[in-house]
Amino acid sequence: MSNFYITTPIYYPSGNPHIGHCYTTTACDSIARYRRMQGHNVMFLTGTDEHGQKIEQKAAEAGITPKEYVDGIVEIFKKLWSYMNISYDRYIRTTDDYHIESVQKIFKDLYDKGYIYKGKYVGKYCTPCESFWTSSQLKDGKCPDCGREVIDAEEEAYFFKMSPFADRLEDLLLNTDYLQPRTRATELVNNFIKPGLEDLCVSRTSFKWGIPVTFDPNHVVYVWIDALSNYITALGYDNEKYNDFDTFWPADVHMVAKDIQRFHALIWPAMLMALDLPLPKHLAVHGWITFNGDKMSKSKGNVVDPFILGERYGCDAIRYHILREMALGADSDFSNEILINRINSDLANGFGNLVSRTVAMADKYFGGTLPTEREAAPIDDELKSLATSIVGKVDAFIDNTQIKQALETIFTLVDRANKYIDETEPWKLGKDETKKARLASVLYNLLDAIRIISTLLSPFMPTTMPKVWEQIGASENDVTYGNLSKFDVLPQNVTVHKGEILFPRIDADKEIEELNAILMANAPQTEEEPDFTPEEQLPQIEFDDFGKVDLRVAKVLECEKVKKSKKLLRLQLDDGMGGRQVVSGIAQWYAPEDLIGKKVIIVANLKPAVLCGVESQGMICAADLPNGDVQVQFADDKMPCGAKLR
RNA sequence: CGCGGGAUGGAGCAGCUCGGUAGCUCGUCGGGCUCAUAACCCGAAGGUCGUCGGUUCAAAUCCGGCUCCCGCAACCA
Repeated sequence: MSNFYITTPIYYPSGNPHIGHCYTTTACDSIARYRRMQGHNVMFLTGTDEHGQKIEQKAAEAGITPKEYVDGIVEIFKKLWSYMNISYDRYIRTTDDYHIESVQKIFKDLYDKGYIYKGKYVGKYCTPCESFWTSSQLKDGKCPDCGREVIDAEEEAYFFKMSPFADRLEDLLLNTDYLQPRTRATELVNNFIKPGLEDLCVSRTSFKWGIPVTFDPNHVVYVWIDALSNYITALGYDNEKYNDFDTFWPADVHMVAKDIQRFHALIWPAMLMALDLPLPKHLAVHGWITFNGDKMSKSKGNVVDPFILGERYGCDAIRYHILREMALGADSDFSNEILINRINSDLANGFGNLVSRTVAMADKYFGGTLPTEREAAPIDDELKSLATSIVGKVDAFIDNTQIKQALETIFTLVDRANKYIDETEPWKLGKDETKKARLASVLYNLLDAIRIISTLLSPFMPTTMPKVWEQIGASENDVTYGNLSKFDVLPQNVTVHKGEILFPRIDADKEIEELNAILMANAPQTEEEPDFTPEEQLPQIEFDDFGKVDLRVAKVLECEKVKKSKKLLRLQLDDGMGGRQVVSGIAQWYAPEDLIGKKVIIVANLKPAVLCGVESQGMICAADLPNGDVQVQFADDKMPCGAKLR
């Protein structure tokens, strides 16, 4: 029996879990269950990453301690995992004592080895944002977050040396199968390794909610070393709580979404290299679940609530849908239509109906228990050979973390079995007393095929498959991995039990309407940000200071997107003073034709800057909306171009 | 010329490494069947495989130019 270690990322509990968290966790759960079924000794780890400034702030807003805050959210995560029938073996919280102890040792160890050194975060500090920026991060010398002035400042900080590992990292990404899929390997190498890896800031003094650095208590360990090392501390690395490190490390699969690929592809291996530990075997990267083509975000109100969906269709239907829809690497679109179509066509019409009609016939023609007389026919062989050969194909897909393909493969047997019913026409056999033996053979073959299908599906839909086994009269000993390559496993005189409908067919139109209504109703609640706190007022200024700002009315004459930029629009303005060109980062919110002909307020005497190679002579006044959107302040059309505001 | 991926019947995808009848799922239409969750089975329509050019007896598949999309990086004055 070999060991198998699989992990999800540890999630950041700054808000409630959503369908995206569900995907990674469900995918890992399915693989973990499949491996267990195969007989592996499995360790499946998930958890939460509970430190950091954002948690500290959220807790402060709620008037509770950070620990109290994360305790509450962690409870919701765990409730969801129990609801989704997630079989994790261990749940790590970065606030657990043993993890804290290990991280402190790891930090010290890296320091002693010379990979961590104390340095200065030289940089620019934006007081309102309480953030440090490197000069390369600044936008034209100002804070990239808020655009305000920054001051020279230095913060003491510890750094982790990345550069010693550049060559090994490049090799890992380009010449091994560490990254799955490999498509973004060159991208990572070109963007981060080739320009030279920057040392990583691994401590902070600007907030307190973190693991203290033992030998320098002003510092707390910043996210990287704290969060990433969970994969080994949870096994007992550098702590006494567990003792599984030698058994399970290196990990077989770390599964992550593409937004944190970078950290798992570069920083984590570098840390392990520095610690002189073996590297994980695979990093499986999947895309995002988009909603009707849009990235999910709370402000858009399109966050899919797994609890609501699970309640309506059952957690296995949700599990099946996200696993079946998502290909490794690519994004997959989620919409109510796609979900319902999938449930109806695959689960209700395909598999559920197959079970239902088979069991119903056994019940109708034989009172539930098959007689043992048999009469085989050549047509049976095709079904049997497909049924017994399918496990090999599924194994291969699971080895490569290709869950979607694995499910597709299993469903080829569902289709074949449905076709077999048409070919053998058991309802005709049932009317002919001399064909009972043949009928028994047909139904038995169907039941045994369903036995194979349901066993193969059980890692993916662990809640429903036991119900299937009950219906087809399969015992625990029948539905083993070893029996997947055999036929004639169920007892010849098997007894079926008609049961509830496994996956009820959904009335698509009606359901979509209701779901949309729920989504609407939830939107205001989900939008946790209506408690819009306006930005803090800036320090008072003198009238003279205000007088330095030259605000003018200007009319947009031309407008076009700046090539190769996502956010920038280039506007040609009539400012009443000969015209000028301004670049503005509003392309996400305004199409060029929305602006042409409109009058806007500009800051006319702002020092010109070059953005994406285009010169901008001023800026357009716009308001930041609570949901992160931006709205341009249009001026009354009657105002003449060039008019000065004061 | 920052880096990478992609463009295939109405939708979503496979095929492209190793050139040779363009395949799958859903949808549409027609037929069959009636055991079953108005489910199942069969058949049909529908594609000049983004565009232009090249190599070849032969290109979705190889080579080059172009257009458009999507990621990453950058960028929100």
